[in-house]
Amino acid sequence: MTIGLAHAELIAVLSAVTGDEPRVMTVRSGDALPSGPFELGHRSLQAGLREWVGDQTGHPLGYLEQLYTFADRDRTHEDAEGRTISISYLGLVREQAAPGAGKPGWHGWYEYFPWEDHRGGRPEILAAITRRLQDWVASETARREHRQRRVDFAFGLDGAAWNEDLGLQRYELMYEAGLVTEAGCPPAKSFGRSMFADHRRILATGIARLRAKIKYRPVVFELMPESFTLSQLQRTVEALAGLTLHKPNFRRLIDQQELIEETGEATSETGGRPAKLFRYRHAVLEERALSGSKLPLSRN
Amino acid sequence: MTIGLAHAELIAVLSAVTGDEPRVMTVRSGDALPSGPFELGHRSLQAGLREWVGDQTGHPLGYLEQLYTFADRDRTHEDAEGRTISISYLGLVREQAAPGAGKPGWHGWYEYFPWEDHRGGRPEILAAITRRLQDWVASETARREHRQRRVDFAFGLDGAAWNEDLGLQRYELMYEAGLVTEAGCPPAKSFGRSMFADHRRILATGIARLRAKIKYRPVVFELMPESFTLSQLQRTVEALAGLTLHKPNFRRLIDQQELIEETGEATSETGGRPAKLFRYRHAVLEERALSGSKLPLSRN
DNA sequence: CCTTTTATACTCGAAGTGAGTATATCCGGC
DNA sequence: GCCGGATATACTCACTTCGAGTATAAAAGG
Repeated sequence: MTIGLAHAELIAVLSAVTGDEPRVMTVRSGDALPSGPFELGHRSLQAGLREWVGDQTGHPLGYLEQLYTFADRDRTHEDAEGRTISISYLGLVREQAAPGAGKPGWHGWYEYFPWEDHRGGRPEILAAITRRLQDWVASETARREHRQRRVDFAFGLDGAAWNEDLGLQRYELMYEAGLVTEAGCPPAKSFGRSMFADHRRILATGIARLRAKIKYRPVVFELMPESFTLSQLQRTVEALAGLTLHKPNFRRLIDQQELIEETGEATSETGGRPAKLFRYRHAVLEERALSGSKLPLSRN
Repeated sequence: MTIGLAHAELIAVLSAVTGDEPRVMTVRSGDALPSGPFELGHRSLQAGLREWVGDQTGHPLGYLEQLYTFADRDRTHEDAEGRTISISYLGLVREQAAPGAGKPGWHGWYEYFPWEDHRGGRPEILAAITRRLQDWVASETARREHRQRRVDFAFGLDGAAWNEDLGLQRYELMYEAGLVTEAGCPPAKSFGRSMFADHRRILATGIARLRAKIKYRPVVFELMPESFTLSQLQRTVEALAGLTLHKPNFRRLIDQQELIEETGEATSETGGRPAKLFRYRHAVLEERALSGSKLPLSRN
């Protein structure tokens, strides 16, 4: 049994939320995600990336999770024999340690995906996108219905509701339909800021994963400072999901999960009535997972 | 920027359900998962694996999804410079095309994880396992409480309910506690059949992923024959989850999802009243994902 | 024909969820 | 000092979902 030889590379989607805006760490003025070789000295992939991020950015990395491994033919390294295998990771950085809005290297998610931010209602750009997608659907003869269903489902058309988790499917549809420059579309007719190679697709993968994850695991707290108000927490979740949430219900949800506790202090920096400060209950909850069982169990 | 050189290998967790028993495709008489080199000629990882599985097993592969990429130091290939990167995949094979219970290569999941099958109630082996885990908890002084919480949570002790999704956590705890031969435990004091290198851990990853997935995506149907009865469907889900389900509620769940339709025929092979046969509604549902939104949305 | 076995259908109460409304406490201006 | 704006916090209600139990239907076999 022979083993294929390949180049191994790590790519990181590092996110933080500052000023109610979700941001991603980039290089080349926002054109690429940070990446580097997988050094042989590392104990594991995870450890390798953690070390490397620490060196490169100076930010301590909280949560870290593997995203996906890509090895498509078009990823072949130019001057080398063999191909490149890219292993991508999602990492979360605390707001405290993260740089401010203006700092270099960090760019807002929605610069690359303006159609994903629904906090101010359905973005206007979606009208133009769905019009172009309809043309693309109409241009197909054989499997037109299938295309139509995919578009309707992903973009919340024809009765379907907008689902914030489907960011990757939306990007992939737009790629297929030739609406992004990465797919060869001229910049004037494309949507959102593009990135080097398939980095924008990897970013979409990271965003989709994080949006799905905040619903069943308490990862938001990896993005929060030590103490925070409930409104701050809600606005952070809203920034990530690209949606506005119902305030009373959000608070009910948070407190029935018993994920946080009052610090005893309050802040009046918010304008109106002072808000109580809370902290995440690290100790108790390291192993917590919402049961979320959708199977009809029987207890015998 | 240099790129690290590495050996690339694909490892597959191929599962089927035959005779109400979940099975995995193995090599070396059940001691290892099938694996092979990542050939340079393939278009992508996915395509590479699909082709390779077809050649090796003769079974057409339905569903295929990437599981995880491993590259720990202990995975280094003996005779080679550099290390091995193992990219693992989860694949589902239809019962029809799958071999019967006796055929070589296929082994039951619960041979490797006897504590994971709760269809006949809590397995007796769990008593011995938790006893040994309690010793392990007690042997720690500093972070004992943390260990205790991890064990209680993963194994459904001290008020916590058994959660079938936590199979990987359970295996990892048992590994840490030295209860499996892969961790150096003598066979007489270990639990479950072991596998080569970290293959059993990869199998646990696949099982956990599949158990979680059946709750929010209709992947079970990838394991069913063209037409099936509701009881058959339920027993397949039960086999995967390692749990018994409440029949009336299972049927209600299935039919409110509108995932299946009657074929018009019935079968009386089941003993009692003849059961209606159903088929999966492929066409309509290729893009379906249960919304499962746990965020308190507001609709403005 | 009656019992056993499996399939299918209906009901009920508890819990969860979406949505709206009411009260509390600060700030700043008059 | 009082009042309106702004934000925080608390409560209520209807509707849906979900776990659990019960009842009826249709076959096979003695």
